[in-house]
Amino acid sequence: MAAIRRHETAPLYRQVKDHIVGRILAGDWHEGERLPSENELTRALGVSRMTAHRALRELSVEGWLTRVQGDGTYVAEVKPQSALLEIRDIRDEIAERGRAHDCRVVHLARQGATAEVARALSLAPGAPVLHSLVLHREGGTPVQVEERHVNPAFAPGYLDQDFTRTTAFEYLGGLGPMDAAEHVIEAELPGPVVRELLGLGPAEPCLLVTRRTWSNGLVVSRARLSHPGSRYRLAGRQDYLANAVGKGTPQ
Amino acid sequence: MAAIRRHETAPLYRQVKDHIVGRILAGDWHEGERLPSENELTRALGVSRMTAHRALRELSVEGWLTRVQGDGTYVAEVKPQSALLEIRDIRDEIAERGRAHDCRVVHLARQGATAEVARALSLAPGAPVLHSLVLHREGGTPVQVEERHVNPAFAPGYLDQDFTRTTAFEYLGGLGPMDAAEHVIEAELPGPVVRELLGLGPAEPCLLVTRRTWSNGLVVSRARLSHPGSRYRLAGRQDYLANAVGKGTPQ
DNA sequence: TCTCGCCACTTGTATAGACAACTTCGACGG
DNA sequence: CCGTCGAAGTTGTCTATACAAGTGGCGAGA
Repeated sequence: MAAIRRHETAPLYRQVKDHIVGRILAGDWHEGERLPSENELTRALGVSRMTAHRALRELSVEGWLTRVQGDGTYVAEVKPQSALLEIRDIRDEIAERGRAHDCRVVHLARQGATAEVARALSLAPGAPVLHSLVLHREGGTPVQVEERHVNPAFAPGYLDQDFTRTTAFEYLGGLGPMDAAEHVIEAELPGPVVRELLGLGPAEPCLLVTRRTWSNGLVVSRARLSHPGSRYRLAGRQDYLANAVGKGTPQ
Repeated sequence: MAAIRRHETAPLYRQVKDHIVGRILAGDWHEGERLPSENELTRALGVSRMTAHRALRELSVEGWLTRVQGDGTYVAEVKPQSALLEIRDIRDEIAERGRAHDCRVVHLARQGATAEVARALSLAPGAPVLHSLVLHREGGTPVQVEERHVNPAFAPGYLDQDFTRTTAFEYLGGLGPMDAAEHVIEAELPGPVVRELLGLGPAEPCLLVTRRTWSNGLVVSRARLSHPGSRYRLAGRQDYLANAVGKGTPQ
């Protein structure tokens, strides 16, 4: 086993974690198999035991490993997981309903991150971010305002795209695999810009889905998707195998 | 600040964590307030800096604290939120946030199914259904109106329960395993009853989650869960791949 | 053969010390 | 007045060391 490359910018314990996960994914270590002990890893990777220990402990918390005091460290059994929210291209959804999709790019520019955007993207306040505001219509009626702040480190060419032809979803997805997503759903009364774009009345509520996506540990973008609340719904159905999902019994 | 009692069986870093959470819950430290630095905690609690650091780091991952390198440690803002499409007992969610839960049964009766309810439960229009309307509060402020139509074929004793002691979730879950759930999420302006129960203004939107659950092919119940949209959020994060876990900061 | 105790090895925790990275703020000089 | 620099303080990481706690196996003795 080669020593961990120390010139990386990432902290050492993170490199150790990536190394171990990499070997599991590569098939070097199989489910249930015993890993080298902390002392062996320490020698093999050229790090201190505390560093190896932190990496192993976090991987254990994250479900990759199972550790037994006095015994050893094992590759955890994969747990059955069910999809919660499926991420889909709005154009595909509309096409599936047999309607015509078109969209209008309202705004597209490089901006300095506000404090809130910076926090969402894990960037420094004022750091440059790429901003887009697009209105999607289905059969002529507005169904979604898509506001997006994109991390330029991930998609430097974002502003050069023609989003009337390629959706941002499609473009970003083509740049690299997304490995995590976070969804927050809120109801709100939209601001004047969104209200005007969606053609809403002054007291008509709006369904706001805020989605952040990660690729390789980097926050790729934060999308704020506003839908007219009374005309749009998010729906999903999950089928449970026995008690596979969650600890609690469904409501 | 008294020194941590070292004779406890629990590990020291855990005692430090408990101590800090305890002080937050006790109101010694408020949301957004700055905590003593690691060095101060080290001196005050009589532990090493690494131990204090581990406690603070884990509390940060768990969402209790926000840490800014070079600046300090702050008590995180808690916004009531429930897991997205994960079915959980609202009482557990509130308890996890360290808040007090109480509820009020507004209505509880047998009714004839309206056309819409009958369709939702796959019953004949006019067939008897069991109806409940419960207001849930978190630390005294209303967070959810739970309206439920229950299939009497599944839970004939539903009306005899004391829902201030046992949640409907708990009771129905104990009757049999749920094997499917459907969620529909909408934003809406609530009707007068819900508005009054939640204490909302006339133009304040509402997050409406409609959930149907099945057991053994039978529709068990339809729940309509109304949350104040501006004060409540549904959130969830999925990890799709290996390296995803880590850098992303939970809100 | 069975049991007990010991030993080697593993993971878990705690500490002290060091340096890196970052923020804030005030002093200084233009 | 403004910008720059640096000092002080904060969190983040890494190391070396030590001991505690738990597991498994081996051997001595009943």
